[in-house]
Amino acid sequence: MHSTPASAQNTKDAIPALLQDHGISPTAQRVEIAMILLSERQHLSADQVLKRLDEHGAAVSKATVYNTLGLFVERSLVRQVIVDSTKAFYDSNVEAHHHFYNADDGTLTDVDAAEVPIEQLPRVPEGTFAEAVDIVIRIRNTT
Amino acid sequence: MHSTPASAQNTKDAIPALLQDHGISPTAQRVEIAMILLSERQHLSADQVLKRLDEHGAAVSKATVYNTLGLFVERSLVRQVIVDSTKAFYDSNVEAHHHFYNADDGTLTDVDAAEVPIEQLPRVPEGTFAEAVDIVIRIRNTT
DNA sequence: ATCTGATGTAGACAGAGTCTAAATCCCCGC
DNA sequence: GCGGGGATTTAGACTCTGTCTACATCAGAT
Repeated sequence: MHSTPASAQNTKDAIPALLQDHGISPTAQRVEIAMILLSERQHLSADQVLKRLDEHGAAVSKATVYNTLGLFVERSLVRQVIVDSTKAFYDSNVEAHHHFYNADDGTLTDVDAAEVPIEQLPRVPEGTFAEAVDIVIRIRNTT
Repeated sequence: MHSTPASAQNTKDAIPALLQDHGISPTAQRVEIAMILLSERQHLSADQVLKRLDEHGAAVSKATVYNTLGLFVERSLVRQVIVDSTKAFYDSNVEAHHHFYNADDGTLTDVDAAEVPIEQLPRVPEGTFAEAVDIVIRIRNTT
């Protein structure tokens, strides 16, 4: 079993071990990116990760950020969330959960899976299997 | 109440009336786009709509296609489906339903809402209301 | 010290969608 | 029928996200 990402100790030096746990060589750039993304439960776009790296004085190239985020998703270290048709978000919480998406301000908020009990799932088409079930509750401000 | 889109008669000359029903002036371009999209239950990207217009000899500019699709969504004539982080799909079926998204070939398939019974929805955050619940079951080919 | 595969980089590139400024259309009063 | 004006359409420039390519760099094995 893997260590749990987005836990309290991730900001420290547990990151390299966490990466190795997921079969990822902990290079300097990858550790930087993981530190930023996994420091807390959050939803960041590639662009935001890039910006924060710059702010932290740890400049990493755009290509590396995209490659690394893709690698993290592939190795289940973070989860990709699709709510906007123009860019992807990366979620530091990989446990089963869903999202509120505020269409007015673009904000993403987690919804515990237990809060959306689903009795059953439909049969998938022939020759396919279900990989994930994504539920997005689109909300708007009443004001 | 509005007329039901994507019904059998939409290919004919019921389109202008349908548009007006939704508060949309039925210009030539809008009718063309509606004809293509509402001729059957389908999921098309803006790009695909543009391509089909060209094929039908009814060239409409890119800006108009985007504006029109946006207008159709706003007036509930079609529904926007977000499953791909790089482009939006427009669904001629506006009734409550969900989707299978085949991550291998990018195909979208409808899932009747009754096939995914949800017991309850979580409380939305203060000052917001739920506008829609989108469920996407991500599938892959077993082969 | 050297070789080699993995990793990182800059910058060119591609595709989706938006914006702007100018044409065109259509309806209305006259 | 004619002129005005708001709505609509248009071409093309532009922005933004993400990918690709070709080269540089790094780290471990020998």
